[in-house]
Amino acid sequence: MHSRMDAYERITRNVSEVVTEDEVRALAEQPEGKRAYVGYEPSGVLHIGHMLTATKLIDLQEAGFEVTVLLADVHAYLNDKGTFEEIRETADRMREQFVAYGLDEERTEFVLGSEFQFDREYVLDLHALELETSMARAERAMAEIKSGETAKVSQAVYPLMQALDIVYLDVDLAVGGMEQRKVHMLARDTLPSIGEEAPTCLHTPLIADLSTGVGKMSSSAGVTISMEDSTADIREKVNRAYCPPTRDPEPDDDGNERENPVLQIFEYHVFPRFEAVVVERPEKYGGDLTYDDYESLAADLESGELHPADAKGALAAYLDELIAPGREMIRSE
RNA sequence: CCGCGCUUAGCUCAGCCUGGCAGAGCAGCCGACUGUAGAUCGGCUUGUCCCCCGUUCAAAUCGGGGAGCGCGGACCA
Repeated sequence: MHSRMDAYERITRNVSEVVTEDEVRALAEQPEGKRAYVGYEPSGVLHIGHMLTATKLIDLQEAGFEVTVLLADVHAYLNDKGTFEEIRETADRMREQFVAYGLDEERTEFVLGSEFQFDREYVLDLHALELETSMARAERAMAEIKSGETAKVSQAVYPLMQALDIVYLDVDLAVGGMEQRKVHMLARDTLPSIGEEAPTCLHTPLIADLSTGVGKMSSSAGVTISMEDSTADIREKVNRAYCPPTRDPEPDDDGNERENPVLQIFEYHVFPRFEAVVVERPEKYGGDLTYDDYESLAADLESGELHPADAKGALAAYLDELIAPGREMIRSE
């Protein structure tokens, strides 16, 4: 496959931020056996946001990393996502869906937060971090993550636990979407004050809202693409997506920056998982097209050689293929 | 513990003073135009007016009780 890709390149492709580059280069020297992790609040169905960081984990596994997926039941509880019972029920299903998506079961360790986050030592370290952190800082770190509009005390504890998780899971690299960056920066600032190392972090981009291209895609049902979508659902959602024939759309009338979500999904979801992309196209528009990499597809969309409608057809087909194993698992339950 | 404010469509809110068919903007949906979407036109939908009791021919609106959320104050032994 991509076996000739150099480790650093593999580790950092498609990320929007590396903290710090030197630290990641050091890890890339000897990637075999290095440990990386992502934490997820358990939710019943894997959606395209989860899949984006999962794709990065697959990259890391191919580079030789051991991967830990934290099913963050305690975090979900602290973030007001339900009772422990409800949250734990979904954690198991989520684990299966990650494997169905393509995480190597042999090289992936799934850990439930509650397995270690109540240990006496952990809790004492947590209190030490609380002592080092202002409410304002914790609140800022949670701005992009918290549910509800009023910050709860539990939500101030939340990012500090994320910092400690990095220590207790003994990972070399913390991975997350860009919405996690303030939490990770908080971890880098405060962990040294309790005698721990500042963690190295990798942040993936966020896919823009499918229908407008503005901001980040909501994960609520019907708005995102998830493993419970049927082939027809995916076709319809992709077809309704905002997709001007350019990779760099103009800001909207309110001045908000816009992305092209169709291209983003090709870049971050499809090309990392497929050798080549075939765009099926009726003869009257010129017949099928084949792309080996994202750049050539984006360039063709930009030039007009590839029409958005044809791009969408191909996107829906490849996304469907990525989702199909997880979907079948969900349906057979 | 005390005081103040808020609660009406998916969202932001108007309406309440002075009772009389529950509204606007946005979102959403449907068509037209584009070989996608968006933009632009044209059309359409949306309700436990937080809950209970009372007054009234008639209550989102008035009176009483309660809940949730927010804000402020007090206490500083």
